[in-house]
Amino acid sequence: MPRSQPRKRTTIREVAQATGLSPAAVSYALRGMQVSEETIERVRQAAAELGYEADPIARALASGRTGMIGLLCGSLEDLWQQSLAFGIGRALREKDRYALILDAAGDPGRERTLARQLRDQRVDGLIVQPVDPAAPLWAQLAETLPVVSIGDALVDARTAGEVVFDNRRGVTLALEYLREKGHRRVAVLTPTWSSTPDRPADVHVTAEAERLGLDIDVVTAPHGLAATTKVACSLLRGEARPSAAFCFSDSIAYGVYAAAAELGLRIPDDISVMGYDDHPMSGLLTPGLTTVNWDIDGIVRAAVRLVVAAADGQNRRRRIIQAPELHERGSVGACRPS
Amino acid sequence: MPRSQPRKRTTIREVAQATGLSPAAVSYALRGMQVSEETIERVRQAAAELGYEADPIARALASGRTGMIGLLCGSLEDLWQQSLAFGIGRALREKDRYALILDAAGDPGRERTLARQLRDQRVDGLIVQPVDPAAPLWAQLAETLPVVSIGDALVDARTAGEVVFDNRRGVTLALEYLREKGHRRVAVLTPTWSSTPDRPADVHVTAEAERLGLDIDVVTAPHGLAATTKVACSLLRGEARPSAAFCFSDSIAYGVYAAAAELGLRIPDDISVMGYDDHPMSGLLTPGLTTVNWDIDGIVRAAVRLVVAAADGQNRRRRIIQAPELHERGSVGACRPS
DNA sequence: ACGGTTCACTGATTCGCTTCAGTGAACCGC
DNA sequence: GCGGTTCACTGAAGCGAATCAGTGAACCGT
Repeated sequence: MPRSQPRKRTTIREVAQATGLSPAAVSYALRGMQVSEETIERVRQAAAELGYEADPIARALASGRTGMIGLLCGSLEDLWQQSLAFGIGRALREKDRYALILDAAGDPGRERTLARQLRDQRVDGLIVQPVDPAAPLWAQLAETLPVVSIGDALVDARTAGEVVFDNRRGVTLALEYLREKGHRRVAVLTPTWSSTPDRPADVHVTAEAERLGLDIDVVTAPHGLAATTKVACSLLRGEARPSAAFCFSDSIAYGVYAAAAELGLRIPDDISVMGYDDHPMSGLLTPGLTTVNWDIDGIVRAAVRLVVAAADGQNRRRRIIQAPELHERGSVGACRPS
Repeated sequence: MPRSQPRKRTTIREVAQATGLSPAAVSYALRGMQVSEETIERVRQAAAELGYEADPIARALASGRTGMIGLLCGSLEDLWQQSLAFGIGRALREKDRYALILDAAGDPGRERTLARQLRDQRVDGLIVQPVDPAAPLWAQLAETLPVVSIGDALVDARTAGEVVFDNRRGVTLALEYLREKGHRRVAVLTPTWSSTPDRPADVHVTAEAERLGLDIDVVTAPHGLAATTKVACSLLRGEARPSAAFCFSDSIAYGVYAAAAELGLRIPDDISVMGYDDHPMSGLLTPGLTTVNWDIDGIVRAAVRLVVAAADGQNRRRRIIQAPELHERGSVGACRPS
């Protein structure tokens, strides 16, 4: 393989030559350290004239820093997580940092690989929405890299911050509401990738269902609207159709809407649907999706603030708990005796 | 600033020492070049034992290659583009490559900056959905880097491939359909960022409208559902409400749906809505959004195939034209005399 | 048995920047 | 006017790989 391109970028050496300084001085000057104001100005000018821009790769190799923040998503197949990722990207941009977005696609193994990869890319910080919060890797990573988790807290890791979803509360909110509306038999649709052993949210469902005397039936829903729709169809077509479906993400609920439409079932008359997340589109459906709302803007801001602060060397190490709210719209009706 | 972390990664030198070879030999062996099978195996083993993994940054500096593909999106605020970006990310992953996703947010200036940044990051290829296809930068970039454009073709650039949307056809399809349904006065909602001088799609709208004898009223819609809704509201509340709204992306159409709901207007009875893109959610709305459909999977596959092939050194240089189809659902009705 | 290949591998250099350990001059108080 | 600081800057040594130009040995046909 030939040396890829005859790179003709101007280097720091040329700027040094043009200004009659040493490369080291130029390096310092461009970062505004240890040199006189006058020299800084002179170097800036020369750099601009020569069209010099520091090579990020060389810089990363020498300094171990890149200015980038890694974002490791649980599963970008989920629309809400897409929004989250996009929001974080934008928030970082406003802080003059860039996000390196990777998608674990719900696979704990891939998550580990990608996390290491991000570390090797010398990201200055890592925001992760962990698929497997209990992986020992996190503790190890957090030793040398500011890590901020979103969703679940990382087990035994000295993170730089945590934006924790109070899933217990969210589940309680949802199930109590269904219970109030008279539902007893409810299907719980949970994403495939939550197959991680004792995922906290799932545990809460079981516990709460028991407490409330609900008869639940857990179904895992695969990725993608089409696939979810298929699963939802077979669920709704089954002989013992539940009166309500509690979907562990709005994306999944959309699949239930599609299935209902396909089967000619009316929401909420024939089947009540409850979401989880509150994606912007949920309010546009007919009927609007009743769902558990998380303050996505707040989450984005908190995570970005924590990771950037840590990357800049401050250590706050804060745990921010997100409290959910029930966003009642029209997709859950009173349970009618069939 | 202290040297960030006491990096304790194992280097190629240690592997060399462990095997009694030179670092160069190890480097070759790990890439399966110029060395005996036996040595390769020996090196692999030693590397595994020492937990050695090549440092991507050092590798990038030395070789000018990273294995990453840059993805420069026009505006990730748009849901369809989010889907596109996600799809490309996944497709690349399946080819053992990673996407470095950046968002121009509709700003031509930012687009240029980010494109350069991507080049400096040594991406092996670049997929861009250009905000400003006529920027001279593209030609320059394409000289040394495989560039694939999605949407509009880059002007005067020797790209590695182009996935061009036949927007002329798409616009014709949409406007002819509206015309057939009897609409004469239609509002055209176009994203703010299409303010690039003579954006092709906009030109087509004007031309087609004239040809069809439509009385159009072009309104620019800002980013985000909330903002779009506001604009749509004032449009629909205006005294001379058009009978139909042609939205230049499904995301914008969602804003019109929200506005209609807010104002108590029925779709399509009081206002017909036409989208452009066909986002997965469009079929779930009530009524379903009639829209212009692009084969998003096909686009993703084509773009990825082209850029990966080019990054691997083949040169295909193909222009793939995407033909749209009208996806008729229920959001456009016959125009009733008011 | 001899020049010519091929093969497997090595040493040195390079990529472009950061950073450490100085170095000399100016400046300080006394 | 003499030690001690501070200031502005320099030279050289990395960072961790890839790559180029060899180098000796084995192998080749004749």
